[in-house]
Amino acid sequence: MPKAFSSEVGTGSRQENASKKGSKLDLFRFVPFRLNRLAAEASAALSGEYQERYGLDIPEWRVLATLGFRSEACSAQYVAHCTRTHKSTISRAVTALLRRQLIERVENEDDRREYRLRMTRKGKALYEELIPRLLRKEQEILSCLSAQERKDFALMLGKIEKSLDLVQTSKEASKTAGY
Amino acid sequence: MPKAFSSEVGTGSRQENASKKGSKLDLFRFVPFRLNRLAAEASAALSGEYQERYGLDIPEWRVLATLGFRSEACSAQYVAHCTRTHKSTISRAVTALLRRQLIERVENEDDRREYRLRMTRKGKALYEELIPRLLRKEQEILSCLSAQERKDFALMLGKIEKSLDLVQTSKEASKTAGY
DNA sequence: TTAAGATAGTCTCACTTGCAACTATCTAAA
DNA sequence: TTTAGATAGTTGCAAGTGAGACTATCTTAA
Repeated sequence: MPKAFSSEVGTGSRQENASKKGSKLDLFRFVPFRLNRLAAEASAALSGEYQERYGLDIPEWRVLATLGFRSEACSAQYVAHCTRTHKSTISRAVTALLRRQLIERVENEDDRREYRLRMTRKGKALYEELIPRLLRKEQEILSCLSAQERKDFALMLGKIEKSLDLVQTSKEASKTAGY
Repeated sequence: MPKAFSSEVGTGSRQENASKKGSKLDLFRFVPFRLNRLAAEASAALSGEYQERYGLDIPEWRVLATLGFRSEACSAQYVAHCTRTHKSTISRAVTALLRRQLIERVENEDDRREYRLRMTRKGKALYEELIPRLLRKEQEILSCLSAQERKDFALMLGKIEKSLDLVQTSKEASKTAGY
């Protein structure tokens, strides 16, 4: 048995850790770090569903999620905007999904640079099968919170998203830079 | 001016989007997706400080944060555990920090497989300069929440972390698998 | 002692992804 | 028109990272 790591880190309050030279930073209380870890862990928890079970990676799953939620077909660019994923990543995901015949694309008569994407019957079937599993997983992850807490949590996420300028607005197209 | 993307996505309630065939999933209401986006956005907001200003990447910053918070020197393995970062990633970060003379390492007499890492004077100076900037950024990000909300938010993050088995405990060493 | 298994740290390989260049197309202004 | 600039989508390239092999060392039990 190896010696256990002490649980010292993360137990002191930030105030206690102020020294003459300056304040210290406890990673375990630092929200950006916690968000990173949490996101990674949540992704890992979900990947069992879409990755192992259906052979989808995250970008592919995001494309399906966007197409599945919308009623009409939409462009790759739109998917990239919605999911905040780089267009080259979306392009590769689209190629993979086309190859597996989970989605199809039709030329846009109005603008021949872009294609309209939509799920095939096969893609829809996979989507219908996958969604409930993912929603269940999400509920599992949130099962530690009461109904009220979940509501509050979602509300606060929304506020932070807004403050980070993440909210989807109709003005979205004007701030494309950096996606 | 390009036509703006509609803001349709993310505005409907999940109930409204249930069809005969099954429920849909709104990415904008799906917590794992939101956490991913939020984490990416928060990281980007911080990277201006440690990346552009001090030439540190995330793993390097995590090593410094761990060493800076602890009073005694500690091993690379310990840093990997604390930060939930793969040991090979930490190894590379340590190499880079050694080269820049921001940290130094001394042999551990008790166990010559591992090294004790600690910040140099130069590393401490950088740390002392960087920390307040990062804490300020964190506060900026959270500025949209009231004091009570921040407290609640931290509490809920803690609950979810716990439910995802992320909490740092003295038993930590026994569940190394998967890092 | 000796041997088997565990652990710390490094390194190679493969994979993912962002960046930026590129083609084709559209838009707007001269 | 014509031309300059913007945009959709694809692709090559480079950087970052996890998996796992590998070396050196430690531990434990025969």
